[in-house]
Amino acid sequence: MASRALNNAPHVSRAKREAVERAVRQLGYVPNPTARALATRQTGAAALVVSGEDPSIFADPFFARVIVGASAALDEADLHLMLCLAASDRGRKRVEELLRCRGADGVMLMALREDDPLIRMADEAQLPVVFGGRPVGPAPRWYVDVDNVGGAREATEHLVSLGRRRVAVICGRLDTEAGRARYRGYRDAVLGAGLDPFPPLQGDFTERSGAAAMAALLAEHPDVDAVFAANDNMAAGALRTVREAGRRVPADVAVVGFDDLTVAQVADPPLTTVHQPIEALGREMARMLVALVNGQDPTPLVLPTRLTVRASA
Amino acid sequence: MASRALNNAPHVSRAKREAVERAVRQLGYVPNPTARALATRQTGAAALVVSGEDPSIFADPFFARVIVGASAALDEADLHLMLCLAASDRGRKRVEELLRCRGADGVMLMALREDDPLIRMADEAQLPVVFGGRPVGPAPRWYVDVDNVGGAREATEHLVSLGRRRVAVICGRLDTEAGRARYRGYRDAVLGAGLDPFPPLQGDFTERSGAAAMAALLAEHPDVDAVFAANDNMAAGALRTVREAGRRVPADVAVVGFDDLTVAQVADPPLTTVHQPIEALGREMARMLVALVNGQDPTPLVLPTRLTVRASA
DNA sequence: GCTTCCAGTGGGAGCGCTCCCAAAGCGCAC
DNA sequence: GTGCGCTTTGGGAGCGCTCCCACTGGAAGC
Repeated sequence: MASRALNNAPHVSRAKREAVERAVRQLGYVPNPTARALATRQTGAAALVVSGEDPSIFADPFFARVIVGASAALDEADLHLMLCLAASDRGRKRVEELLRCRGADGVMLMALREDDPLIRMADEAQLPVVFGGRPVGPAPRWYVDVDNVGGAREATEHLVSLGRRRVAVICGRLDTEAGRARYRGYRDAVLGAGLDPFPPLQGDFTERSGAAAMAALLAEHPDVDAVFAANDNMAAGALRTVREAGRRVPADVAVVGFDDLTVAQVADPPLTTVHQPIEALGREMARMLVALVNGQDPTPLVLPTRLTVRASA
Repeated sequence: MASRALNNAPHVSRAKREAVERAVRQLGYVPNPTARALATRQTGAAALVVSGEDPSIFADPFFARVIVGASAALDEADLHLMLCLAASDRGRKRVEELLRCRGADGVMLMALREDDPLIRMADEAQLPVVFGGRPVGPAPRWYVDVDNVGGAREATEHLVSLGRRRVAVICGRLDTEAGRARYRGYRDAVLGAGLDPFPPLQGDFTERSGAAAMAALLAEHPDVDAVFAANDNMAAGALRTVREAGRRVPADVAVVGFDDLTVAQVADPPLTTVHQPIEALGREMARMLVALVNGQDPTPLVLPTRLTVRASA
């Protein structure tokens, strides 16, 4: 019957297939995706959930680029992208509902906070879940992450190789795995060079917090000659503080960031930073999810980072 | 029957309602949204389509903030957000499909290029369509926009009020309505002050194009003492060029931008710019769409802009 | 000639809801 | 007691697909 012709199933004669095609054109027939979804028990959509307590973290261009990558990969698998901002209570409720009633064929989870209830819910949900960036705690079954430890180590080693001896760190939030991993990488490199690591001075990944942390650093350790900031925003803030304090970058204080967002290129001086493949992160998350939806069992993926040297260090 | 109890319909006795609720809890019953969608002919989702030939324009934090606003408003109406990046051919095909087969209850359209085929498709589609920002050409039936003309006028008048007499402009893409409207606003203000408007020197809304345009400007009109750039990215580029040319901002050249994104705050010097309510734009688009889905007939909306004075002018 | 096989076809059942309709129950006025 | 109008209840058609099953007829094998 018609259904077979439309889905190019076998056991359909050429004549019949053409007849159906003609009829489709004449009548302007379009299949109803909802009916198909009901019959096949597949919604044809994947959800990208961005957690975090503050909706404005989503304004970080990071997520937009993840989406670009994920969207392209989902397009290839003919899946729609549902975007869920789980910042508000309302938003979280709706994500919970989505997981319970299988409102999507699979879910990508990002920016989870520590002990995020979504982790448990995802665990109980009877549908594929891919994590973007490992959450704090035990590693989930399926995730895509970037090599935060390696990137931070490389960044710090670069500072050391420049002859710097008082290499400080401005950490990101330590209730995120990325924040912790980047501190570990820094620590590894400093210890490896026989230097003393600084204690984890914590920012919250914003420009402002980077500026504040840098001010504290300069006050407590006037002899600091290098800083690894756990992301570009904080590095930009640090740059500003150093400049305002009348010191030069990189002559007096060398600064390295992490992310390689636009801000790194337009900063003054342009920021040496750890490049991470953000679109690829989104793309690989989506591909992993598609594989799961298709019944395969992919393995977790850690994408490489790469130091990009510019003027700040 | 059960359906009535679950949807709090009338004509259900208290006893029955409680019995149903108990059964639901015991069995862990969750209604199937797909089946509901098929029966009600409502998908429970709204699509946000971002057109434009380059997927990377989506990386502009502008869209992320629109999404934050739209997502919040859709949450309130219990609609899911489907995000469609219509940059690739594949993406455009899928949006077309979405429109034709009513894969969503309504669609929000943004970043349309001139003569974008989506405009016609949206017209023919039998479902509510709200435009975010007017497209070039005749105004659509339903849209939300910001007051680009008024904002540009105010920005330019500010430069004039500072005593500047050679007020140049760096336009955005003139194949977008925002680009054109902002040039009109500039032109109105300059003419109103009895000065000569500069011809529309065109950039493409990127930092790099702003820098290049500023270089051309300085070469051709060394006496320029003020610039209105049609967005912050280009203004930041202009800032860089002015600095590199050894001139001071704002002493020698005053610069005003448009958008009030993060880049305006972290620029050196911080950018005087036209603030536009981006989250509100998203929110109002979503609300307008919800109204349409509910059978109401809302009127187009133009949101006000506001000049935010910082150090650059 | 007959059976055996299989590509091709038509007919429904079923997906899990909503919504309408008819029947039942019940109070009230006559 | 009967008739009327109301709330409450159960039953089932229908949403538009997919997928299975039973059937047909022609080619191949004996």
